[in-house]
Amino acid sequence: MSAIGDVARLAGVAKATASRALSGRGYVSTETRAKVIAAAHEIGYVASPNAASLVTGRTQSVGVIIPFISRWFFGEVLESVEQALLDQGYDMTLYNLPPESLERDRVFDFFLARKRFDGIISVGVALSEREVDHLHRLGRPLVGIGGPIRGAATIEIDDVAAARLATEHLLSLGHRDIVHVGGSQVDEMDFHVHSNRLRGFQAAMMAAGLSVSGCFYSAEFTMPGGYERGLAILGDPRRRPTAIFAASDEIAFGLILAARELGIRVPTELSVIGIDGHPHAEMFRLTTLAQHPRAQGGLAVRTLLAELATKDGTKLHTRRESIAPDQCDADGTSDSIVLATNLVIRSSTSAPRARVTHRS
Amino acid sequence: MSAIGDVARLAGVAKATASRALSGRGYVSTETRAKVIAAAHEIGYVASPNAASLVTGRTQSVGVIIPFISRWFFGEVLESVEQALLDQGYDMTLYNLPPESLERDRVFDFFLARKRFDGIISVGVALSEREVDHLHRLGRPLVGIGGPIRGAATIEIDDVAAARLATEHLLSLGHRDIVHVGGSQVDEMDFHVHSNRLRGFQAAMMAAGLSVSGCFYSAEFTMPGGYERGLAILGDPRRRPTAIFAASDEIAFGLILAARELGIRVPTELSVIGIDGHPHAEMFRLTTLAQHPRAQGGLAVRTLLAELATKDGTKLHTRRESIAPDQCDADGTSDSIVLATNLVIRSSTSAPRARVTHRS
DNA sequence: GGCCTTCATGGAACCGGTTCCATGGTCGTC
DNA sequence: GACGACCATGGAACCGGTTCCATGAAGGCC
Repeated sequence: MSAIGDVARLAGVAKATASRALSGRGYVSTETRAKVIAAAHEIGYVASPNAASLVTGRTQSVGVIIPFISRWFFGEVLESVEQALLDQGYDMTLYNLPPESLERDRVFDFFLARKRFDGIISVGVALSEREVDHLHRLGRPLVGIGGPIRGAATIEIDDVAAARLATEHLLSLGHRDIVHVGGSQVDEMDFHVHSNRLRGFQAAMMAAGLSVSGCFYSAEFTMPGGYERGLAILGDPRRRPTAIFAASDEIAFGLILAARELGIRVPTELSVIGIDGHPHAEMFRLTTLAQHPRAQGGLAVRTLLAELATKDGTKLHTRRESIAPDQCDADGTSDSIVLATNLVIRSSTSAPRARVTHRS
Repeated sequence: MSAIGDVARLAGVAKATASRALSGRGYVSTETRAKVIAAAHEIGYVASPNAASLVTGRTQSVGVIIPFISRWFFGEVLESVEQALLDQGYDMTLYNLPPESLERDRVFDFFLARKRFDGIISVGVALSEREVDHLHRLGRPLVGIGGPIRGAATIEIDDVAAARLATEHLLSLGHRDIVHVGGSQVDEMDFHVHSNRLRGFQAAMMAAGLSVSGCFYSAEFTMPGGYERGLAILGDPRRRPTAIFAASDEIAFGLILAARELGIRVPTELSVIGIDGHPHAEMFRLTTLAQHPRAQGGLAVRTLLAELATKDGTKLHTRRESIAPDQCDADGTSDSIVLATNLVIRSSTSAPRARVTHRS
């Protein structure tokens, strides 16, 4: 269609001048700039980012790696990241890498190696040292959400503390017979979320002088996952706890539905607390420890773009042989930002009904 | 890092030969190809798609426009589209455009005009004639999911028929007092899904000789949306229908929860049917008309890539002045593919209990 | 008035590939 | 033996921008 040469010709200037006028870099007189802009507007000129990135090394686009799209937390993060990037004129290229994905190596060795983006945001995907090195070698900054990545800035919540707080809420209501339903360590693709929440639970229980043996059940991180597990746990009246701490709101919803199905009243006969702050929590009147995925997404974008701005001088496709490892750390960018969670009390939790405890 | 010139030098051939060897186009002897590939491998060469697309006009990437990410249907479509594109070596660039988005013009005039992709998939976003023209002028094929776009191939289900089938299922069980809970026409960003489903419902009712006045309630397209509406509709025993046809499974879930809350038994006292085939339907034992978003996504990608293959000869950044409108239609690509839905009967529907009908 | 600095602009190289065109060698055929 | 078809390769132009460098004009200062 129309190239910058056409604009230059129409405005009666050289390509170089047209480029300066449009990009705002370098010296251009006010009138010339106006002429060029008018000419560009007239023929509907839109710059080709390909051509520009070929020489500048900047692509104005960011790659996002994420294991799920339809799960609430990830969907929210994705929406906020996309929004924030769009605001800044960046494109977002999405790589969906489910935990058991076979594509993983291909994405790293082929797609990411193509250097199509200025930076990468990795959401809930723990990267191996090799993978981080790979990205570093490409000179592309990396920001993680949801857990620490060695040598990269990370936005996260304190899962141990959140789980401890949730458990302490139940303890403070007087519960002693508490069970934790969370994700299994086996398919713990996303950092150590599952085990951290378990650890927080155990820490709180042990601090209260309670045993934690037999108090953990794993479930799929979904509403049906919680439902199935709930039917199993609550089915036997003699082993029924007075409260359950669910590792996610969706699990908690499933547990509540299971309880209702079995005729167990929430919170009178069973208290349930979750972690997330899912919008459906209101409907289920679920007490939960709210985290804020949209804030995490927005912050990740700001962090990444700030890092890019720092590098601004350095052409990204610089030819230096390699970046010294210590130089990366010297950036001061490898620290992690911990975002707050807050307890939202609704009516799925209350003091336990006075009754004989069936469990030891 | 390493450019194709380095590879050529190492292999002892010209850039042109190296390019041919690596891309597989044109004549190269077997030994030369082997030498080049070995050299490329040795220095870890990865082609720059930017440079390539500059001359070929192909970017090996596809833009996806979608109004929501976290709603089930859209999330599923997204996952399947991304997967299918990845398989074919394409990148996916995502534009999330909520219905009321102010970014819309910016996305079309700035982001999409940058010509960073070979084609576009629009999911549940009705494009204005201007917008379609815009894309056509760029010479980029367009495939829609979820409703007809003038002058572009579209993958969709027959919403009218699906709604009719769902309603007929209730009618065939003996229900006469049926209500439809669906999306409002007002915020009907996504094509005519809402009104089509309403029309299907009305057609079935009228074919059975039933009145449809006062039989429609709007709700947000979510579980809480259905829940709120359910409490309102079912709260008044004298006006309570014997069956509800929900425009989506998530609405249906909300309705079922509202019914349970009010002590109304499903399906004995109230039948509920939805449209979607949501994975949670099993848990709610919801009878539903299943559509298959992953199939829609996969098919959209195949359709788009096929269109791209057709154009293969024509360089995408061709300089012809403009494409004749009739030539677009002559492509034969503007027909729409209608995918089947299927009725999945579970236990949220049954014959109505014999009782006096309170409504007229 | 001469010199240095700052601003404005044009020419040309360059980013990293692809592709057109020209050259030359091989082989088959009449 | 000459001619044409086909294969293999190299040189160079090109895609559409950005940026370096050179040139020249205008203004400030001694």
